[in-house]
Amino acid sequence: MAETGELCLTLPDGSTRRFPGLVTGAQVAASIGPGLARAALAIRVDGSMQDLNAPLKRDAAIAIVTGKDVDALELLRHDAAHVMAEAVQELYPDAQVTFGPAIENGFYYDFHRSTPFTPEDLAKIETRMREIVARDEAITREVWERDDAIAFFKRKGEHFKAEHIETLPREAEISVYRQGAWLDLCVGPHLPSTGKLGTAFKLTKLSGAYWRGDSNKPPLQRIYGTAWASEQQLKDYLRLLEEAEKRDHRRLGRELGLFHQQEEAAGAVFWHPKGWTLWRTVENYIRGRLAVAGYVEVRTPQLIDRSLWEKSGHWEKFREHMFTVAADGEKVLAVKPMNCPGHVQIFKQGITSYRDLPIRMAEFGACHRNEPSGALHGMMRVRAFTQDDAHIFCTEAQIVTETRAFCDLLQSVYRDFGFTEVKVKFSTRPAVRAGTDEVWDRAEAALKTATEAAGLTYTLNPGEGAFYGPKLEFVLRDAIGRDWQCGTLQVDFVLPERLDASYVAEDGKKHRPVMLHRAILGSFERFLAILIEHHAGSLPFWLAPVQGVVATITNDGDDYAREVAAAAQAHGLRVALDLRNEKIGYKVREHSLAKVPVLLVVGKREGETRSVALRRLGSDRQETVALDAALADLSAAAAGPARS
RNA sequence: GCCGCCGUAGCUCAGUGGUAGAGCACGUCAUUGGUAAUGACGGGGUCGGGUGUUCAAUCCACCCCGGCGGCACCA
Repeated sequence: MAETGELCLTLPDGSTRRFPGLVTGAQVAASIGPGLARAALAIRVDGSMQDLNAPLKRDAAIAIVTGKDVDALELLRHDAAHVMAEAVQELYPDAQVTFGPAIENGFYYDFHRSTPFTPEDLAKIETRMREIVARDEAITREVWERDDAIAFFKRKGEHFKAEHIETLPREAEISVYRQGAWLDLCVGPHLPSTGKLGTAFKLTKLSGAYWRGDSNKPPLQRIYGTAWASEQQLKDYLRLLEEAEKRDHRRLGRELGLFHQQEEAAGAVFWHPKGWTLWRTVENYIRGRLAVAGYVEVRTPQLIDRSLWEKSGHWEKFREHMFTVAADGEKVLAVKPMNCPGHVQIFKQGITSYRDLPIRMAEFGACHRNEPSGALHGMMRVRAFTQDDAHIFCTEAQIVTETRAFCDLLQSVYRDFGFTEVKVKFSTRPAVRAGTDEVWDRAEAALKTATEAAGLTYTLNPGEGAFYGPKLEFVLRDAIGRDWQCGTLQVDFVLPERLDASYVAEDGKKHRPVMLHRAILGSFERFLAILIEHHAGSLPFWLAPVQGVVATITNDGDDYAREVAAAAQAHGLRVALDLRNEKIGYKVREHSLAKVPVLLVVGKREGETRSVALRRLGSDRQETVALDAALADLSAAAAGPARS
């Protein structure tokens, strides 16, 4: 600010405006136009959001934030959390406030209260929220003395808030936002008044949480809501939720006869013939890709003695997730939760030369992990699963080329399954870990170099690495915009050391190989679930368990239909025959609902001309084609995605 | 594991302190119909499991199992 007290603000279009002395964002908006003043929710000052009624103190680049601004949503949602907390405390004075942030698509607020909230309470709270919005209470910010604030919240019985202030750094500014008779400790920023929240919000669910996210601390009750800038956005979001429900793999798995789960085998999957066909198609596809990429495939035992898990470090770090079996009196066998120690045993047989490296050892390894009961979720989170696992034994110098090759393979595989958006996360050393800091330094540096060499952009995920090494995680985005973590690549200097794996180098001496743990799909169960949801059950032709159904119009066509089906099967197509005494409309409906990609309808006309009437899923067009041409066409499509 | 909700026919769901019902699915029969439901008839349930309260429990209470939504966890 100039000595004169004049303030110079730069607007988004590059123009500048001068104000004599202090102004607020609201005044700036008003000076630009009354429409903007009404729409204004906050002001961005040199990039950071501020309250509209906070005074501007220095020259800056500013932008008035309105409902059209994507960042406004965060503000809106945070306000929704406050309005909800106000509503809750008006209705239930015994509820203590804790935290209530904006989150993706909405907000939540955690309360401490001995009586649980019920779904009926949600409706009441939402109604009260709408009243608070209608009251249009001005939202004002106050700065308090730390000790006064602590005393105030203690006096009010808000012990969580008081505790929170006590844990803030001494120099932190204690700001309080007041709206009507209600107030909350908060850093802000906030909307100028509760009326600006609008009406496009909805309370969605009730759940448990813990104070400070720690399961040893007091349990809290969390109320979730969603909030948007317009009714249309809210409607679109609710429609998306409906769409997600329709795509739910548990529902589609049942409707399409792919698999089922039952309580006697919680966390495991019973694969039905159609589902298992899908599995085998995916497995064989991966097997083919790995063979071309220079992998060898192995198979290691399900049950391995405790002593090996002790050596590998799993017994110490992973014990609680392992299923064990007592055997031969003293012995304890563990059902493998991972394949890596087994692969090291294969690597260790005989003597390996540096000339043999890299060795890329793959296994469709069936693993069991005793996941906490609350974590289980359809096929997304199970206790029995199969990984498309492989371990690359290589030298430190080979990490970069191997990582690059893997990243290329992975992206090509995802494309083949119809996923085009892939994000990468780089996870570094966790608090609980094996190996020295020096080893971790080297592992993280090597992975970083390799990732950059592969041309990947990534986000950092500090402290989230595996206990034996840093990792890359590959996150793919599905057809309705949800992210799923599938692939991984982990650099491991620790396990070869622990399990004493070595190779003979050029210098004739023994050296430790590096292990790269890697998976593309992650677990078959989870990946197939994602695939089913991504395609909403309508799997691409090459993956569909039943690719076509030959359906007759009348029984006169039975012989020819059998001939067509046999010919299709001879072409390697997965084709079923529907000779039932039903009307063609009924058959079309049924197979369409079963999401069969192609119906081959045969009646009198087709029999006479050796043709089939093709009807493809999602279209009511019919196309009569010569049988030979149809089969040639379909078997080409069945070969799967083309790659150069 | 924690919090809340839920568990009735294969599926989706209704229902009541006096041992249960619909639609779809399934079976039988009739029908041989050219692209999203032909009709009639019929079979089917230890109301998740256990204990208790009660003359009587699918219904009420408690415990257990499982599921759903989150939390924590995802090595």
